[in-house]
Amino acid sequence: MQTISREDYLKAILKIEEESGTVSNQALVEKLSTRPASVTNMLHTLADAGWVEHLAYKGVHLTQTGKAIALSTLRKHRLWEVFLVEKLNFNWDEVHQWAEDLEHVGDEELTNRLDAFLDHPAFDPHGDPIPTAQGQWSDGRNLLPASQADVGDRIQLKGVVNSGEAFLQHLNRLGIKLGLTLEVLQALEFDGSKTLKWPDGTEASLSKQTLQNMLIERVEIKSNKR
Amino acid sequence: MQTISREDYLKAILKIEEESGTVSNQALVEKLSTRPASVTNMLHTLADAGWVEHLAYKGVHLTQTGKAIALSTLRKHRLWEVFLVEKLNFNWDEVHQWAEDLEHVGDEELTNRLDAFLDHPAFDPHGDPIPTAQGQWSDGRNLLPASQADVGDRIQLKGVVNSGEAFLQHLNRLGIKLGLTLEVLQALEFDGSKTLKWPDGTEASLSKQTLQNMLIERVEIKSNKR
DNA sequence: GACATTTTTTAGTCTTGGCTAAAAATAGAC
DNA sequence: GTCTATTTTTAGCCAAGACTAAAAAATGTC
Repeated sequence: MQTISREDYLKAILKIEEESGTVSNQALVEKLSTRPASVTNMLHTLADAGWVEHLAYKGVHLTQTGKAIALSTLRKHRLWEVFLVEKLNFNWDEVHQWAEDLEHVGDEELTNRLDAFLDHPAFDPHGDPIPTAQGQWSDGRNLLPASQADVGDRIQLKGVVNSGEAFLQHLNRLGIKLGLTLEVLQALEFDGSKTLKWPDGTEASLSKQTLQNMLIERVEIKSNKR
Repeated sequence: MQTISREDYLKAILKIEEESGTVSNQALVEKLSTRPASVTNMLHTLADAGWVEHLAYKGVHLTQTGKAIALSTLRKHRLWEVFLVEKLNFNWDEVHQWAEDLEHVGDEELTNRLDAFLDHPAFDPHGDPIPTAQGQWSDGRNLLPASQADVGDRIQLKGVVNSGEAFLQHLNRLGIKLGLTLEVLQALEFDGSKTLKWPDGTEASLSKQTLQNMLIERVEIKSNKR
């Protein structure tokens, strides 16, 4: 049985809290692919540890301590992902599971040394911001989903909404990776798809679904648009 | 409760098998600081997995599979130790416990990439040989304990018998690390201690105990001795 | 070769996190 | 506001690896 650590629960609660404000057991069941009873159980454990406040039937939220632990774990996870991609040459779709294990190894000291060794990266291989040792993680950037880009824009991929293996591999097959700049040639109103042009001149059409999961920055906005 | 993994048991069995041929439960109890009942329990588990052959009251030994897993785990452990020392700048006395955790992360692929990243090191930070991906670990060297060095020898530290934290820190305080070359100035018959000379000219006397735990190579043998 | 000592095993529990099934509480529909 | 559907909790159990205490086997001594 693959067990889910207390820290994994904290990370999940943190993410759900950010996405949707309120954290239901159901949401945790889905995010962690587990069972309702397991969630209730773990929430008791976390509450006993003082890491969350839990009101039965009313949801859960992180305490200061809980949030600090969640951010620290996220920091470790993302730093290890950088290590795996930058140093061991894994692809961005291959690193999540190993990082899930690595994040439970080492203390703050080890993490800070890893951070220094990696030259204090600000973002992980999926473009997600890496919290600092002080638990700050303001993502200064203002990214938008590629689905909101206009015809004529030149856009650069800076992150993904969904960093599941399947989606990342889909991007791999399309030759899309972080930092790639694309030009929006055409937008189809009826299905939300867009035709994009690669730096090498090839063109392809991406579905609305795919575009919504790509977080981009506009690098150049077509001049005749405001 | 700090739990000992199946792989940790295999590593311990491997080491005891090499040191003393036959592996008693008692030896495992000591090596792993656990209880007799826990050992018996685990040996059943390992036997069921086909990793050891266990005859009640008669001792245990590794199967082919068990030995391969033990060597693979040892390889991971030692490679991670190299990483922690070479890349994250930890001291040799600080890395064992983290490596104990890291060795359980990743598969053969990850290990091989780590190996390549580290430039295929042959020895870990304590001078212990690192098994290859094929499970070979012939230590070509013929090291001897410093207690056997003669007056006039110039000796180079290549390994340690005991890589416990306390002993390594003792060596740290003496300014002794792997690769250091020392000259044997004097040997006291009655307590086995020796006076050694550092490259910087300072001298100090080491106890028999300490010398026995230092594995050295003679780099120059005093000419007037055979 | 009998007796005492040491080693190993058995029996029975604990802990953490997981599960299913059923009960209880909440929320949604009319 | 009652009734149904959904969500959450409770109750009871599983599995791994650990532990203690007691029984059984092996070893060593004379």
